[in-house]
Amino acid sequence: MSVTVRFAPSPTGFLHIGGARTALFNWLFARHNKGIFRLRIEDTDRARSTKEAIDAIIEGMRWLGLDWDGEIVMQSERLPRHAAVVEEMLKAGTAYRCWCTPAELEAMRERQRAEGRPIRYEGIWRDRDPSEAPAGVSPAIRLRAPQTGDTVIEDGVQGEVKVSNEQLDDLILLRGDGTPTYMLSVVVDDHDMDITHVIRGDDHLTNAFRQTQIYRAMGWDVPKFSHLSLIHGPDGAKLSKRHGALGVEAYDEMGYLPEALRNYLLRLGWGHGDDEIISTAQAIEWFDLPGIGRSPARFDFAKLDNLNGHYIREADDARLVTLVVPRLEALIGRPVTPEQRARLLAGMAGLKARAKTLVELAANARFYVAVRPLSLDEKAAALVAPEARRLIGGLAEVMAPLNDWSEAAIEAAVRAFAEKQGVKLGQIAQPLRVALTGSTVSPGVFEVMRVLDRAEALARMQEFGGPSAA
RNA sequence: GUCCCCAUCGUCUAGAGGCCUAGGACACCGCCCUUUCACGGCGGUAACGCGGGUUCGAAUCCCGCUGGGGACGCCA
Repeated sequence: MSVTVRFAPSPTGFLHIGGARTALFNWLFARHNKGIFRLRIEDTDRARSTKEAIDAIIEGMRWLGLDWDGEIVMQSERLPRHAAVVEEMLKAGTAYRCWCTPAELEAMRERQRAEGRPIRYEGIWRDRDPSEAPAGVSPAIRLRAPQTGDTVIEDGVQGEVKVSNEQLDDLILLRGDGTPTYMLSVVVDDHDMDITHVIRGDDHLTNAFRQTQIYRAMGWDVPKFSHLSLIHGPDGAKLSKRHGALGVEAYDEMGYLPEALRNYLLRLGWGHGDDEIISTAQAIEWFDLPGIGRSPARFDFAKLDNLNGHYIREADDARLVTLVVPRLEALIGRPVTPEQRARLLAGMAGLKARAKTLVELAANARFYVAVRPLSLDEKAAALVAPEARRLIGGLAEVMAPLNDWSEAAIEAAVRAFAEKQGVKLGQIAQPLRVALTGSTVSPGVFEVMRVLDRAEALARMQEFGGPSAA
C-alpha cells in the first residue's frame, strides 16, 4: 500500500504555528514518498467547533501551499460508522457498558488525588453484571483493555516507547449520549482512510498507547507513529501568543512569505547536515523521519526574519509589487495609481534588498508613491541646512537639461557637480536623498532618481532647494 | 501524585566511540565594500547541564541526579 498520511486538526481555533509544522511534515513526507496527503477535520466536539475555524484552517493550508489529496473528511459525518464499530466490539466482548455518572467519576478522581494514587478508572463495571445497572442512566461504552503486559510503540522519532498496561485504564469509546470519543474516532478514521503513518504532536504520544489497544481489539494493523516534539517560546516554556503562537494568517499579516515560513518551520526540528536555505523542491527530495529531532525547539523570530529577507530578495519583482500594493494603500489611505505601480516595479530591485518583511517593504516603498510636498522624517529634517538647500537647488538646475536619464548618466552628472562645487559626494548625496525620499535611508540615490523619472525627481529637488535657493 | 519524553554556543542545529583543538546558520561584536541603509565579504565572542560508570579512548553507550516538557476528561 502506498504511503498515506493525514493532517487532522480540530476546528476550535485557527491553524496555529505548531499545527502548521505538523501539516508541513506530513505533506513533505507524502510528497517525498509519492504518497497521499489527506485532510480531516476533527469536528466531533460540536460545541467548540466553528465554521470560521474550519475556513481559517483551509485558508491557512492554502496560503502555506500545502495541497491535500481527495475530499476533506469531516469527522462528524462518520458518527454512524464509529458507533457501528463499537457495536462490533461490544459483541466481541472487547468493550463493555459502564453506568458510572460523570459526577461519580469526578469523585473517584478526587479521592485518588487525595490519596496520592494514580488517576484512572478502576474498572467498576468491567465485570459487574449489567442487571445491576441503575435506572435512568444511559451507559458509556468502555474498551476492555488488557490489564497485564506492556503496550509498545515503535515511534519514528522517539524510538521504542513502552508502557505497562497497568498504567492504562479502560477508556471511553462511546459517550452516554451515543457519540464517539476522540480516541475511538481517530482510530476508526485512520483505519478506514488507510493511513499508514501518523505524524503528529508529541502531546499525542500517550494517546498512541490507548489507540494501539483499540487497533488490537479490532484486529487492525497499527500505523507507524511519529511524534514531533512541541514548539516552545523563547523562554523554553509553552509558546505564548506574544512569542509566536499565532494562526498562520497572522504571519501573513506580519509580512512573512509562505516559502520563508515553510523553510523556517522545516528547520525547526528537522535537519539535513549544514543546509539552511532549503527550497520546497529540495525539501521534498530530502525529507525523512530520521532527520527529525527529538528535543523541543524554541521559536525565534530573528531567524524567521533572516530567512524571510532572503526569500524577499529572491522573489519575483512583479509578485512583490502585487503583495505590497494593498499594504501601501492602507498606509497612505488612497489607491496606488498605475503610474506609481510601474514605479514600484522599476524600483523593486533596490527596495527588496532592504526589507525583512513585507511590512518593512511597504514602509520603505512609501516615498515612491508620495505626493509633493514631501514630509521629512526627524533625521531627515535635521539634515536640512541652507547650504544643503542651495546645493540641491543648484544641482536641479544642472540636471534639468540632461538628455540621458539613465542611472550611469545621472551618477556622472551628480559627481561632476560635486566636484565643481568642491564637495565630497557624500555631502551632496545625503541632502539629495532627503530631497528625493524625505528620509536619510533609501535605495541608492541614482537609482531613485531614475525610477522617479526626470520630472518627479527634479520637482522634488526644486521643492527642496527652492525656498532658500532663490 | 503516577506514567512518558527530552537535554551540544543566547537560538536552530551538525555530530550515530577516535575525523572534535566540537562544525554550520541566526543573533551579537569588529573590519572591509560604500552616497545612506541593507546586501555581500572577512574575522571574533560563545556550547557538549552535573555526577558516576563502560572503554586504550565518550558530546557520542549505561546508570543516577538536576532541569525542561507532555499525558493522566463522557476535550480533541
